[in-house]
Amino acid sequence: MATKTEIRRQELREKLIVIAERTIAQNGLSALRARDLAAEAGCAVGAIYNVFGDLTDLTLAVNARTFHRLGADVAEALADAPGDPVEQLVVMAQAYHHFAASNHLSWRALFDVERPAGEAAPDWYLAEMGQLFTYISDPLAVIFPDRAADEIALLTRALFSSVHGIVLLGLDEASAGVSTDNIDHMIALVLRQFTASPK
Amino acid sequence: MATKTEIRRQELREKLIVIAERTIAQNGLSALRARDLAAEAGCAVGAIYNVFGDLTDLTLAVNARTFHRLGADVAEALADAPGDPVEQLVVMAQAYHHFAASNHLSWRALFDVERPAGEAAPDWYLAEMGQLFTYISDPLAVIFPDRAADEIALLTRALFSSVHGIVLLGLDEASAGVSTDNIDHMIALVLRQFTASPK
DNA sequence: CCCTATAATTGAACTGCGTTCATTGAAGTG
DNA sequence: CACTTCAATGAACGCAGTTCAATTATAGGG
Repeated sequence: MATKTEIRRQELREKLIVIAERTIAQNGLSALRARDLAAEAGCAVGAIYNVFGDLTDLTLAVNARTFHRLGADVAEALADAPGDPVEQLVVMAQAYHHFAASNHLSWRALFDVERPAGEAAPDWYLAEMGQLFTYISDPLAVIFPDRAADEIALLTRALFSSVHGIVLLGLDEASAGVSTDNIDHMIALVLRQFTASPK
Repeated sequence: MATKTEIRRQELREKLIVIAERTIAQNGLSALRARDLAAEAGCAVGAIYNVFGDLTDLTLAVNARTFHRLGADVAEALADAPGDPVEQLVVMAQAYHHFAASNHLSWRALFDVERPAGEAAPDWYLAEMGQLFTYISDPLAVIFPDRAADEIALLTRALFSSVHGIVLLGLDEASAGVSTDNIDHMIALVLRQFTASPK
């Protein structure tokens, strides 16, 4: 069997992911170039294509790791959070914000990667997203005990999207003028106000 | 005085914007190619660069029009809306959603255009954005009469960002499974809940 | 009206990119 | 060791945006 080859490929694969991860984190997705990658990894450009279908596949591998780190950060924040479900939501949302701020270019790459139109998202993406959604829907179910599961699901998506929008536009320097503190304020404002008067 | 030349340039400029607008609307920003543009406009590729600095400049010209149409749609919805400020917010947000859904690729181009890092957004962008923000802050000031102007400004930005996030992720087919109706529901849910218990 | 200086237009050529594939070289087998 | 098979290589390809030397048009003065 091809053990020798398999091992070499696995090592190259890992090395490429690490290099790409660093490149994206430091200079953004647009700085990812096949020739630079090959030069730094000490391999031929063609070797990249023995291990990944194309550069988008490599980017997706990096994104899987980024998304996993993001999920871990949110989970850790939740673990350290008080028992109050509203506070749990605020703490998690701010953890999301802080991850995005501290890993801006890597976080952007999650959404900027070229996705073939009409193709489903990869499994790991859906799984990781589902985990995040669970973190949100659990406190929500406590806050709104009378709502049906499908309503909770809609609330969950709405709140996640809202926080994502606040972070996205807040970190976008083009529209400028939003400080980190203000972003945290906006998040807390929306979540507290949203969960204020359960009916 | 270069009248003949000026007129010709102005006509070419207009023609290129119209072609680019249609190309982006039909096939997305990534389908915008200098050679295709020149072929369709009946000019040399170099002529594009006599009239626009580069393709990004042309895209920005298209985006200015898209943003203006968006603003007009929201304004029209507001004009037809009832007097209740909460309903005004809902109607405007849903108008934003419907514009994004009906002009998906043009709307995406507003955010997907390559922006040189650390450079301020163009004036027309800030002006149009300011107008949208005014549409939101006016009803908010009625709903929360006791809040200071800077608090209203933060609320305005928070609500705009939230609605934007809901529309952005809702229209993104990769994360799939959100119908137009559900997006409208989420928008109404967030806005109504947010404005439910002024304290 | 023509001639010339100046300016605008042109499109072939340049650059930089992702990707491919004929060639070269290594690995495994009898 | 010979031979077959499969992997690695990097020069070459295709396709973009952009440039600039050569060409063509414009405008003003004789």
